[in-house]
Amino acid sequence: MTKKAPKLTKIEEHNIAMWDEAKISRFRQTLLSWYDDSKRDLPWRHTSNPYYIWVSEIMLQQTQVDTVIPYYNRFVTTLPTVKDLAEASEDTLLKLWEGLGYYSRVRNMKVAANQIVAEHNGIFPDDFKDILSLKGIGPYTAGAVSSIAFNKVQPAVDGNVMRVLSRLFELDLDIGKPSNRLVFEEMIRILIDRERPGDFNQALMDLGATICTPKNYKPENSPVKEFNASFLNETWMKYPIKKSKKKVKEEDYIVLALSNNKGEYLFERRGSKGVLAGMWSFIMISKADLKEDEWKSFPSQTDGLSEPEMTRLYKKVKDEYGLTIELDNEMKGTYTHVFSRLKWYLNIYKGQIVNEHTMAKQTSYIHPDQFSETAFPVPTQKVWELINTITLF
DNA sequence: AAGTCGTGGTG
DNA sequence: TCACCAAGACT
Repeated sequence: MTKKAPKLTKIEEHNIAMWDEAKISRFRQTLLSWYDDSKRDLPWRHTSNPYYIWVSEIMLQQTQVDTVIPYYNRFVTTLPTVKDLAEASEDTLLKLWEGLGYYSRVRNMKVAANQIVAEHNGIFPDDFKDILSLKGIGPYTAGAVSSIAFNKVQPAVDGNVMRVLSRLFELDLDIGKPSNRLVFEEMIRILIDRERPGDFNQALMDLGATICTPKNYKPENSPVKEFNASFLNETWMKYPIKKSKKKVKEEDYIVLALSNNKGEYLFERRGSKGVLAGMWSFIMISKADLKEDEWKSFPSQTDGLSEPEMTRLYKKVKDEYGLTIELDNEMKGTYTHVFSRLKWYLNIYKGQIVNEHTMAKQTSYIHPDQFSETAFPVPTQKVWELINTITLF
């Protein structure tokens, strides 16, 4: 008989010193009583409706609590049920999401709402695998909704939890590496409170957000400092381990705020891929495309346009948009928009549409009176604000 | 697996 | 100013 080698758990693989049952029990009690005393009063903590919990969790992805609160309140008031969400138009949804960023989140929510209507009779599913199969719901959100709304014993490992565990156990694991998330999940499956899994998960996140913070971390203030190996061993400055990110790419654009004789402005719907996919923007022309080949790789950022560049600009607008335009001589101003890994230097011009031929791109004229009915990403809003700024000389 | 996707806040 | 961060998921 050949004996199969016992399969190592990830905790064993990484030589993590997991606590014994008595210590785990004390940790749960200490953490939960701190949570009962000190938890933050948040709108989504006043409900056990899984739909509301779901909305909050999607909004909270990579987004701060203070930013989410007003969006959350408006969203659930406007769309109180899954069915309302499923029946809402994309325009309605994007308007509710306007300025929150990561717009695919709300598009995915609509897909998921349709799944719930089609496959679960409009009732939010309580089975973990069913929840995980919903569009836009990954391992974290499935665990969060399962544990918080349905009291299921499931881990919800986010950035907070990885940071907290890294410090508690002196984990030499890169928390930026996706495959390492499974190690943290395995640890939480052991540590999580069997009676109050949702509160346990939220307690770890509250701890990470308010005390076990990335910066200005003071481990002596932690309610679980006696469990904290990195505090006891004075190695807490090392944790968590995280490799630095890459530099941002920079791009220069000419932005054209073009109006017609009705006072309407021309907008273009961005392509279905890439940054701000499907969102409405003023016409943007890459400045690199206006330069002589040899200068293309040198960003000029906020310089004005030279004569030959201006000539190429007019030709490009005519060729690609079928528009004859007349620009104001002066650049109205500049605006720099910073994304996660991208930086836009926008040179903003105002102009009139003299003649319109064929429109190849997906464009729309919108009157300023109607702006409140359309969802504009922040760069579009900033450009509009800037061209309406009165400049003093 | 590594890139990509927004925005606002902070030291 | 700039780098990093915030309740991640998708490709």
